Amino acid sequence: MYTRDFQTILDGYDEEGCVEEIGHVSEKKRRLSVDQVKALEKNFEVENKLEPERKVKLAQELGLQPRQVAVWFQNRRARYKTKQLERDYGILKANYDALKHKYETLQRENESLTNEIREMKLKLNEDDKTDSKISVKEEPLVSDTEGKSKLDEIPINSLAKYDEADFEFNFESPNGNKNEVIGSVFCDFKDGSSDDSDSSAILNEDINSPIAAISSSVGILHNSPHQFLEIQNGPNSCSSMDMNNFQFSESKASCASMIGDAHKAYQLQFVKIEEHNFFGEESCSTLFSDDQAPTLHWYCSDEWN
DNA sequence: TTGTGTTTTATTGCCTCC
DNA sequence: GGAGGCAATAAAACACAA
Repeated sequence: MYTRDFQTILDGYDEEGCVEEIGHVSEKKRRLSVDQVKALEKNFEVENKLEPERKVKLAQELGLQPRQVAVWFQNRRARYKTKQLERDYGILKANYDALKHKYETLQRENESLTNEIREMKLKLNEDDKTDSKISVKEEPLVSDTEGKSKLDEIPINSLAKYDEADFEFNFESPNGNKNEVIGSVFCDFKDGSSDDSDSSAILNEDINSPIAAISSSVGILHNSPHQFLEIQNGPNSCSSMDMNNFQFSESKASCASMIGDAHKAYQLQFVKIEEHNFFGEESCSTLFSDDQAPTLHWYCSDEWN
């Protein structure tokens, strides 16, 4: 590298005024003219790197030293890089801001739903306390000794599905998606032969026969001290009764009282029970009546009545 | 006019490639 | 080892408000 003075002498600045005469070096740093800059910009757009031949040619055309052209390209590349970084940063920041906004929206939504669940649980606990005052002699359906709410006690893996007997009932979500499991029943039943000390059972774990399954469901429907399930009467209740297949797919029993008002839309659907003719000609609406005791007394323990 | 911030031109030192 | 690129920096030129 040359010193500035020596470089200036070597460059031999022209009419732009850097070297006014040999031996008298101007200390002034001259800016390039507008036309020179325009020409350089044009060349830079074509190719931002400068081959030696092009450098010399351009320098001759613009009346500059090759070194000046090289320096200009060098600085121009640096400016371009800075601008490019700023653009990239702007894009990334915009993306980040959009994602952040979305995240915050979801977080607020999440908090709102969490609060809603908390309120519903509180309400459910209050309802339970009221119920327990009214029905004095009834056993607790779910162990509530630790003060947990019913929702806490409902095990996810107790989906009311009884595969072996082709018996299943599901909670159908409001959007009608039958594959979406939104809840399950923790069953309290007594089949008359079971040990009284262990009166609760999870349907898909503890029931060994379709008959037990049915009796279990009836037990839930009629004997739940917590009104764990409430089956509707009326036209929607067991509107389709094929006793040979026990096809309950059209009957939808409301679980309104189970998990509070917000869950009223969740409905219990008896999908199918095949190959078992348990009920003869008996009406399903009678079976699931709130007012009447179950007529399937031959499946029910005395405590159910 | 002057102080200050920005832009442009140029230098320096280091690195890579051939 | 020389040429050329790049990052960092110096310094002149420029813009502009007070």
